[in-house]
Amino acid sequence: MQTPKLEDVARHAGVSTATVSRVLNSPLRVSERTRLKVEKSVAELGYTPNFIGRALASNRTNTIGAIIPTMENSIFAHAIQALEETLFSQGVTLLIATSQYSKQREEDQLRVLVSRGVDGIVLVGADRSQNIYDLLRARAIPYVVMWMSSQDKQHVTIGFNNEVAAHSVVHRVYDAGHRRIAMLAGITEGNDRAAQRVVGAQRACQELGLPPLNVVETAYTLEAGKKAALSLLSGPDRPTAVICGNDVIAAGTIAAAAETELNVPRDVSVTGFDDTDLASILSPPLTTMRIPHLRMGRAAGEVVMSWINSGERPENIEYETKWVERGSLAPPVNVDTVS
Amino acid sequence: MQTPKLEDVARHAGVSTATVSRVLNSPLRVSERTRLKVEKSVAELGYTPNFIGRALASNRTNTIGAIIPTMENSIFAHAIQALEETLFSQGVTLLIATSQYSKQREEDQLRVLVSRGVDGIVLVGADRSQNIYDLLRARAIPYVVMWMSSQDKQHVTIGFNNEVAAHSVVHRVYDAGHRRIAMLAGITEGNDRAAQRVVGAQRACQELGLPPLNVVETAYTLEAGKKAALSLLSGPDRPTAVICGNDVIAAGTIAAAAETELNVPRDVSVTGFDDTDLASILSPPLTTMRIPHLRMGRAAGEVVMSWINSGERPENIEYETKWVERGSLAPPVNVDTVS
DNA sequence: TTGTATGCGTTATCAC
DNA sequence: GTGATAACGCATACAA
Repeated sequence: MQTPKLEDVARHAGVSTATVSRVLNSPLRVSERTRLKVEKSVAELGYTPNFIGRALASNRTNTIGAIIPTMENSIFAHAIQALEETLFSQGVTLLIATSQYSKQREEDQLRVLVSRGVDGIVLVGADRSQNIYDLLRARAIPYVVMWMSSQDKQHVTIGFNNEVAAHSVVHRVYDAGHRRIAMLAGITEGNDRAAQRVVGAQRACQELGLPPLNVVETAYTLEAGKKAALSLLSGPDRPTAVICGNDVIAAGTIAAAAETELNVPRDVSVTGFDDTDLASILSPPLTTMRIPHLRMGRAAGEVVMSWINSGERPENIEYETKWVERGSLAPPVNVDTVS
Repeated sequence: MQTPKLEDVARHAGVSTATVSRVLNSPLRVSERTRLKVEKSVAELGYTPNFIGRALASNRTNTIGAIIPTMENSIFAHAIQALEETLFSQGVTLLIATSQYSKQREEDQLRVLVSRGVDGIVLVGADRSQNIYDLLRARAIPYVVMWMSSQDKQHVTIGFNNEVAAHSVVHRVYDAGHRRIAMLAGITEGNDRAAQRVVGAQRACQELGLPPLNVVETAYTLEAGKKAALSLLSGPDRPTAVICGNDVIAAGTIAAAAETELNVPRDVSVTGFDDTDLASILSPPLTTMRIPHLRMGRAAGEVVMSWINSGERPENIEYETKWVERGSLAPPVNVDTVS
């Protein structure tokens, strides 16, 4: 017998398959005596329940699906790790998929997850095709949205206010004395977090009486960030401070500055967003906005599981972000353009 | 009808469920006319095959499982991403699990993967309980081992020679003029890659007539690496060069040097291992040994799939590593201890 | 080429 | 408290 099945255990223990199943799933509904008998057989045969059979019969997979943009950004890798830990401790498996920041790819991945019968889903951001939400609703699959917050109850969100956070960054930079500020944002198409950060930053500029921010969008990669920063720093009217959409772009900007022989923060200040491991390692260490990535990962797991288990739609959770000063932001040397 | 099933499609198209199944799985064995008819019904009903039912009937899950130590090290995150891409293009789903460098945890995770019926498995390194290999063999599950190479045919390995690579690092450092060298290795318990690197480094020292390397083991994290480096750099007989087990430890070492007011590479040289994104961003940029992480990820996917599809055990693959000079390694200022 | 019927491993609804 | 037995959704051997 290659792989013992329920039937083998039942025969070995001299009971029915139903009883074995009960011992495994609701041991309370079986007599002490038979329970021990069955457990002994299970051990002796080295029986392991077959996930597929169980899933088909119970319509439950003990699996949660998650779709993140990419694992190449450590902020997501860490959040996913926290999510996985949380689920693992509840005996639930996490199925991870990546969208590569592509709406189409995300939709494909979601269909895969759904067809695999995941019990719940964790997503990042809310900017996606209505099809997806229709599908989720039709199948009654609980899902939560990380990385953003919202007032309305359209989705269960677990995250922080990107707009407020970016707004705050501009104020910090302004308070440091900067007036000629540029922003290296992530690609906003299909990325509401990036878009909200731009909105928040622009709003702050307006409030502060600054001219509209020069916003350059770039992919969330080191190389792309560096390239964008190079053109920004070598162009006319060089900004005294560059606000970056995340730490990776900020790292690219610092690299670009080094290449252009500009000193950070003396010649140009740089701020990040996320507070990844990178931030403290960069030279100079990065002043950045810390986001609660581990808390989001853990909470997403707890919330989606409680939804599944209780059937009650959970409340939204909003976390604060935290400004972390390190050294890449300093007053500009020549405050020559106070408008 | 919440979720259409095969039967619904069959009824809608006026054929049997067997025919619908054939259209989906072997369209060549069905007439053009009925095929089109069925495909139309599939589209109209928005039918998606139920993975669970399919898996139970076919004993195939189109799923590959992978267990990596952690996703928090970008080298694994990137490799896994490459693996996932490769599998995705073949319509195969990747189930990712992490062991946190724990043998027990890895064994647990493996049982989960097996019970979920994965068609194949991708592992990192070969140092694990024999139980695991027995289980895999008993179930006849193809598996490949990444991140190492081997002459024998005990496992299908896809990787590089850790010992040779570390051996080479020592030679490079020696050639730069260093004689007082220390090594900050990863924890070797349960990690054969880390252990092999130590062996290779020690062998090189012996060959070169150097005293046995002062090897300090540390967890593969920034903080742990920094802490270990601090004690190493502040102790007596400070080494002129520190060889690190990976780039993360090297980053910690550079941070420790900065804290100790030691200049890298003038006061102390530092080398890494992996060549992650980190390497080029550090200050100074890290001289390190590049490993073929993306190629390993891609190859692992291709090899395990070809094994599954063809039934033929594939050959081992060995890649070269590449020495990347950046700036953290330089001749020592005072060659005062040539033994 | 197509249909019928059976089985995949488990859970769950009944009776007993 | 326990045992038959019918699902669960699909693939496939066998018949036609």
